[in-house]
Amino acid sequence: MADRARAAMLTALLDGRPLAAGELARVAGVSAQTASAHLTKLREGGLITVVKQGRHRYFRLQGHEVAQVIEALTRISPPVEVRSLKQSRQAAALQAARTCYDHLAGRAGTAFFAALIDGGLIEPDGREAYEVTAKGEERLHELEVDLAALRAARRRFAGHCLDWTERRPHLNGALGAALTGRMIELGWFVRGNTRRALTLTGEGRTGLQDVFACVVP
Amino acid sequence: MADRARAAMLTALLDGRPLAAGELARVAGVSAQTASAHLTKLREGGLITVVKQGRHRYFRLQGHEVAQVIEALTRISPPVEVRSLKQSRQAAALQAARTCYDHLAGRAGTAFFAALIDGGLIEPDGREAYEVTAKGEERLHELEVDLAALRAARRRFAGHCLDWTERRPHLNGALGAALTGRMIELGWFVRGNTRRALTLTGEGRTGLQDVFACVVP
DNA sequence: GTGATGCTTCGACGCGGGTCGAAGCGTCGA
DNA sequence: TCGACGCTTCGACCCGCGTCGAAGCATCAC
Repeated sequence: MADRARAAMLTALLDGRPLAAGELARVAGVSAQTASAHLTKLREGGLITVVKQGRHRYFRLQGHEVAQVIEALTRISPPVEVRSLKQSRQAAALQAARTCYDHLAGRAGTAFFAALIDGGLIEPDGREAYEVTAKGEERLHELEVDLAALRAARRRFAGHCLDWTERRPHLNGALGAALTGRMIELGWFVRGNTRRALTLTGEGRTGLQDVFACVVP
Repeated sequence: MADRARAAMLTALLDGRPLAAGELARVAGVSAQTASAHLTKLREGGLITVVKQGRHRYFRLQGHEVAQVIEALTRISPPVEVRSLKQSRQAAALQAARTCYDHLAGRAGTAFFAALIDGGLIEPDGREAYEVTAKGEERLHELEVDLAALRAARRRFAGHCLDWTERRPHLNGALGAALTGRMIELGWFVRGNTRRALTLTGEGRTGLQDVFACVVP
């Protein structure tokens, strides 16, 4: 993971969406051959998996544990110096709302998580995980989130991970991913042109306020 | 962190105790000159700090965030293949009880944490941290743990980190470190000859049972 | 003072690995 | 069937960096 190109690839994969080899070569700024070599190494190291689809090969992170390592590394890495106005805007957008692997993060993510706790919709079970309360069941049913299916999934139901910009936790796990997906479906968030970036829409702001009593700063 | 020698050094520092440059050279299996070069790099990278003491230079991890990265990396690293009976015994000992940076981990660590939660001595505040309950205040006072001093410390009071052998959380932060230190003082645990290893004593077993209703498997 | 110890700096060596050009292989569309 | 496209494999280059010997600089013991 210590190589510049590989680090760029892993960061690009951090939002959970699978990317093709060519795309990864582009974000890493290396040739296709070089990228192929790097991807082989990452795959042998168990950091990424690959699925063939036609003449494309799509790569994604092996699991949330890998994502956690990358987030943890980001936390202790020296901040990227901002060079241009565009970079500055991008950084600000990412700080406001973004995906972390496949769930909501940034200011919106931590605010949403705090609202879920404060509103008594989920509660910690003392074992690093969270459970949905009766009140939460009801509220999420309104949002057409299928909790039974999420619980049946092999994946961890709900946990949190520390947000590297906000230094506060946000929701992850199957529940975090499902809620994030649903909110995007509802048009509460739209994906930005920058990778991982999300933008909170007007409907999203009122929706979060009405349904979750969540005010995003 | 990707270099073998540096990784060995960082792992050796994971129990929080500062080590001298020569000691680190020994655990990494390199010469003093090479170790010096590595330590310079780690220092420039902000991963470790150094304090001079006479003709010795003691190194320690920069903070708990660095320790978290190392633990996270350990979690996704391929398990070290066991070669000898000695290694196997060491691994078993570490799995039973060890220090993680400066607090209790392993089976004993996760059992202790669960007992604190189940006994209502601490409770999560929903923000990734924990507070001591009134009942907990009382119990810890009996153990002569100075909570006021811990709260005054600049360090985070109490949190958890995921145990990489047990896959369950254990207590960290100022409270985790203080409790661990106190239990060692009381002779509940003794430091093993292997780095980071702790051994649960007979008094420790009864003490944990009596004071915390904690049964270590 | 003198010598020993702990650590760093300097210099030189050599290997590992990241890099890309060229070629090969499978897939898709016409 | 043919060419375009996406990706991998092979081969060669070469820079970077981990390594240690030798020397230098502190500190400690006597």
